[in-house]
Amino acid sequence: MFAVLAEPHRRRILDLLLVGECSVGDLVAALPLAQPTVSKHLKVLRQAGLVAVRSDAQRRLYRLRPEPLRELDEWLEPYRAAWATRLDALEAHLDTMEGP
Amino acid sequence: MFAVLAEPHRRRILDLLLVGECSVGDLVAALPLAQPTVSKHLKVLRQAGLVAVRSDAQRRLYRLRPEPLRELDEWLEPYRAAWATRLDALEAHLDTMEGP
DNA sequence: CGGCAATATTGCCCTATAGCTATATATGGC
DNA sequence: GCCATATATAGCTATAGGGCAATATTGCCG
Repeated sequence: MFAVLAEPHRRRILDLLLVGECSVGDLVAALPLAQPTVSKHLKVLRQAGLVAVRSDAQRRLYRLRPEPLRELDEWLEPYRAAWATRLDALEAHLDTMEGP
Repeated sequence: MFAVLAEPHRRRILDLLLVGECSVGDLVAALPLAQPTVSKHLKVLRQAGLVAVRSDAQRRLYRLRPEPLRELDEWLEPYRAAWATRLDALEAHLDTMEGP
């Protein structure tokens, strides 16, 4: 999941789909990539369950499926707890006390 | 940030640091990796601001700095909104209506 | 059925990076 | 100062994967 999202163009695609359904052509137009490259990214996103496809004549309309991102949210949970305890500021202070 | 977290061993390191401070040796013992490899990952984590170091004699004690993960949390925000609207179930249903 | 439009697949190159060994750089104890 | 311990850096290899052009596939329309 992290690996899938590590690709900036794929995150951009998700951003675009956040607004609404897009055809492959729409995405190609919005990205600095060749069509086959976009199709490849879409395949990865499909396999990760992050997008779903629908056929409209020759076009394929992709839409967002945010559910798998819950996994990310859950992974974050313990860290959220960690930064909630405002020890960060204290730790930053301690760091400055470690002169070179 | 996503790229940094895409590496499973690095996430494992963060998990270990979530419990508490660790020396490099501790981490090497806990991971199926050679010491230089662990040091390399720690360097990446340091540059991402996800860990901080402290010297204790020859040892370097690493601890977690969860703050940069807020960035991830913020990125998730709009998607969280998307899955909160329980359209997911509906969309899944629509998908099944697209028989091959 | 022939042709066109939209997308997917294939095959290729090329770079980024995770892993290793070998070596360098501290730091403490004798 | 010298050896041992702990970590970092350098240099190398191998592989994963992102990019493209070329081709196959799919579905519409005349």
